Amino acid sequence: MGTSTVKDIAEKLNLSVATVSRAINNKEYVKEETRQRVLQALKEYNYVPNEIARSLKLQSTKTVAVIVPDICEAFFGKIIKGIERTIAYREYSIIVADTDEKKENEKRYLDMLFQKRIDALVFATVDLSGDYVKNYFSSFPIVFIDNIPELEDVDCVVIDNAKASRMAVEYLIERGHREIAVIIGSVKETTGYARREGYLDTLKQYEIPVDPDLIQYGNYKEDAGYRCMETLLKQRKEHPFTAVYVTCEMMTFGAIKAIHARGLRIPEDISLVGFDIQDRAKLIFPSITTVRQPESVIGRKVGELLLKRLDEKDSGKHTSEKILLEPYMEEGESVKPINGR
Amino acid sequence: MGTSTVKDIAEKLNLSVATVSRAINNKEYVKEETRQRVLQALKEYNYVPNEIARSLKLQSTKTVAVIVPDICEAFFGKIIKGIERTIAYREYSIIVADTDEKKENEKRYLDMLFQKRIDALVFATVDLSGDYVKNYFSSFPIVFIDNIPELEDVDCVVIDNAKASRMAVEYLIERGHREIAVIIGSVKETTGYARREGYLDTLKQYEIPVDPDLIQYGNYKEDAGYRCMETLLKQRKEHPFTAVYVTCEMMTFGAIKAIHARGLRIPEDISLVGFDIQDRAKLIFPSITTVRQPESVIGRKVGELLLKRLDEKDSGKHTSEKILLEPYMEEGESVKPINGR
DNA sequence: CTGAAAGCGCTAACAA
DNA sequence: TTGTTAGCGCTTTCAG
Repeated sequence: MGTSTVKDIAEKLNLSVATVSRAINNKEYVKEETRQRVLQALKEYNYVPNEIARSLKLQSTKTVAVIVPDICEAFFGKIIKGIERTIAYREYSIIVADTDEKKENEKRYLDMLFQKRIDALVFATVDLSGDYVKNYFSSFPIVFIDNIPELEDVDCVVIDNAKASRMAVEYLIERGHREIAVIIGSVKETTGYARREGYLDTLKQYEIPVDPDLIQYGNYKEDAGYRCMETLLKQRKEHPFTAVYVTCEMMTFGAIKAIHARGLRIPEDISLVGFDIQDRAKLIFPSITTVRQPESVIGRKVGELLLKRLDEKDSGKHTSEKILLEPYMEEGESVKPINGR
Repeated sequence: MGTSTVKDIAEKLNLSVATVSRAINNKEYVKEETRQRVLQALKEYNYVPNEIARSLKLQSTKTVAVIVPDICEAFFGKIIKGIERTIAYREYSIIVADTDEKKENEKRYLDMLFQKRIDALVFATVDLSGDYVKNYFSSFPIVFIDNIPELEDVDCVVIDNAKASRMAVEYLIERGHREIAVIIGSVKETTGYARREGYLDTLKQYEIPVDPDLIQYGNYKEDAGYRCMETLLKQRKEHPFTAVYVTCEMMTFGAIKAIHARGLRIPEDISLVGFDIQDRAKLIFPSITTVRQPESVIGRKVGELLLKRLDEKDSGKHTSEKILLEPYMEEGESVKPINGR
């Protein structure tokens, strides 16, 4: 399927390229008859616009990039789908980059994408300093998801992480739990910090004293979840707890394994609330009660914000937007109610 | 971070754009001293090449597209990562498109990507006729994965699906099973057809008679797996079986649910071998014995083939390559050995 | 070794 | 309403 150019068409029709271009782009000032002749010829000579040439001229590539730490996580997959669905009608397409959770790769991609002159970026960064990305703030609009770097005035779409913790902890408290352990990611990341705040606030609200030893910190990986849980289990005599709330997916898995490794059962011996657990097949046993994020909504909101920024393009400054979405609980069988005490 | 152009640099240095361009691209015929001055200036004036302009001139965008039915399936995610890793050093980047398993979307993307003048395509199609995609055969190299359309001379990287079935069935036979049911996707797709052949061949080899009623066909979705399993279970009196082999991921999940719904247990009542089951967290109980595909190897092979085709670019015709990779078994606890009969 | 100039395919003043 | 022309930023003959 070779293709022809505007010039080819113009020659065949004895028109100028300008007229053909106008006809193609449905611009004004083209006689209806001429337009029809052009449209006809486009088909006949198998014309497909060269988006590259157009990009060069218009200084816009109609391309949005999405950088994520791991494309295999369904969480990001769903968000990407949501974005795609939202911006597709405007003819934007998406370049996906997978950083493997590495800062070096973030840099590499940022440079590469700028060279490709993307129109906008959606960024789930692992570099909370934002040191490198801020070089690009003036180059194209950027919307952050998942983690927000410690920078002023950034656009982002995230869930209310404090609220997520509040929901999880209240869920447990309502079922009679008062000694609640928690496993948290780095408080240097927003996802870690806010989730801890929510936990602490809720305990305070219910006048439950905080035992610092019941708060364990990991690095979001499964191993860390395992180790944190082990620590909790070892010190359980001195620092008893009836339930544990794990604030991210992989650490939840690790924690569960650690519990099983000790020969303990969920929820009989320990109740557990997880985070971001997606059990498509409902095959995990026992099924996990978990905090969930509305991925498709996140995707849609990101898409909408993107389009807004794209339209504002150099039409002056704007204030940054922080869009907070609601997390929700998905109930499984991993929490056992405690009757009184 | 505004950027400057070749022209800007040339002016600052009182050179011609040609010389600057040569220096940038490490071409010959540039005095070493001049080159150094240019390189210096690039930094100073924050020059970043405009890949769009270069693409237009060079008629190559350094971009490879990957079209998959569902980006959320880890299977595709891993392949994409593998491709990415393999072609990144050559400065290619990847555009990912998610068709939601819909032919219309395949068309839409194919058109869009051609407009963007991608250099090559990796395609996991759901349209086995290949009717539409073949229009693009002359436009850019295409490597098929997962499913192969019924067309002559296509490049593809897939596992040996017949062998996959052979491994699964032999695994069962070696453990004493002789009455083995099977749930298969559409035989109009290569993944369905070849997997059935492997099943049939293996039975023949072991001189086990084939009971056609033990072969059920679905459409790759979870529902279908459920229904197929129900059918098998209903007719179990007349068509007994001790094990079932399900030939794709989602249908495996469906089948398991159907078994549980009947109050039967795996593997006590029925042994099961699945396909493509990825249980990252090892939380599925019982763990499933499954056929697996080496996703990263697939990705790497695809990447290598891609580079090869890209290098051949209009250096004449080539023959198509069909790269067959080895599947492997991942052992779980879903198969119970039967002792004699 | 360097520069002038053409041109990749397209859009958009400006002129006619 | 249509055509002429410049130019987006770059690479690459071809002359010097």
